[in-house]
Amino acid sequence: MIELDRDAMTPMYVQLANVLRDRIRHGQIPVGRRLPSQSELEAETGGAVSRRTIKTALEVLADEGLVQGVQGKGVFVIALPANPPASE
Amino acid sequence: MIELDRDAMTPMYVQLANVLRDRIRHGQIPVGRRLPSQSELEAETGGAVSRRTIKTALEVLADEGLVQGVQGKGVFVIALPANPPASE
Amino acid sequence: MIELDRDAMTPMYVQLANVLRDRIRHGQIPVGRRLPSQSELEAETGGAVSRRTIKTALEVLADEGLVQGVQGKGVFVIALPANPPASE
Amino acid sequence: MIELDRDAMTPMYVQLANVLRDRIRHGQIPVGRRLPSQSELEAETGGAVSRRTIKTALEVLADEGLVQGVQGKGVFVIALPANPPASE
DNA sequence: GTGGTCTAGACCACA
DNA sequence: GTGGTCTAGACCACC
Repeated sequence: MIELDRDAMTPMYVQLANVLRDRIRHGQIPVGRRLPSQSELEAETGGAVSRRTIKTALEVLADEGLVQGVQGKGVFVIALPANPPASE
Repeated sequence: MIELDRDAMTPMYVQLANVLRDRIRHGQIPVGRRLPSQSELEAETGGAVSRRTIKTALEVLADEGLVQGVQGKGVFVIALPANPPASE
Repeated sequence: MIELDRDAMTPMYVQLANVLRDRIRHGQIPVGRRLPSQSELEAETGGAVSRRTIKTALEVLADEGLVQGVQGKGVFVIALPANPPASE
Repeated sequence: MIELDRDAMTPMYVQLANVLRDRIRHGQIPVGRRLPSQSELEAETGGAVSRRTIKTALEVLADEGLVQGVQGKGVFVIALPANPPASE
């Protein structure tokens, strides 16, 4: 289950991207593996976000070079995130 | 045994085509010889792919001019692959 | 139903070829149409002939240029027979 | 409406490819335009062929370099066919 | 909505 | 047995 806060300052798609990025960082979805499908993510969030929002979140991760979509197969992890923007 | 990864980014039929192309390249199946039959390939993959998908893989190799199907006989190697996509 | 006479002088495959040639001549199977499949012919003859014999009959018609097999589709009429060797 | 003959010698997917190639040749679908979608083609043929078979027909045209599929958009004409198999 | 991937069967001629 | 044809579905990302 993915918990998102509709009333938070952070946009839903950023929240979702953050959740997925963390999963990737912590190896819950290793490089080369598929992310949950858009439908699965929609279900995992309890329908809190639309498919359009999910797509936006995935675009964020794609822009970061972390994931890549493949027609008919799914969205795949292709790299680990850089160090978390932690205590710099 | 042929190991395919259903959850990989690469479509199953491309994975299978890659495996067979390598076998041809390395002379494990010389020019003029028959490939394993579609049923045998289905078994070799542990039933990971259907015959239709196997056919798609063979179509890839046929499009590359490497193999050719003969009615009631099998699929035969008719040429060696061009140089592997070099690691230059 | 196709009636063949096992005890006739004429070989079974010739008898069968004759039956089929007549059907073609009389337009029961027009040019461009498919003949009954080998299995269907086997059934039509009540199992009186083996598939090998059926194939031989079809080869006769193919040699006469009347029919042509197509992989995965069937055997097709491609021409009408010449005048029957009647009262020459 | 697209008329296909299930019982013809020519495979259904070849018949369909021929129809579409003619449409392209005669400018009914100009270069750069989209072909009817796979679902539309399924309907145009009166459901005579499955989507998989339609795809096979489109693969034929793609192999000839006439069309190209675009994800989520459709299949587009990218070139005119070479001279028709002349009646010389 | 679109095309791309994949399944699990069927029937066919041919060897 | 073999490969070639075809079906009637499914799920996926993408638009």
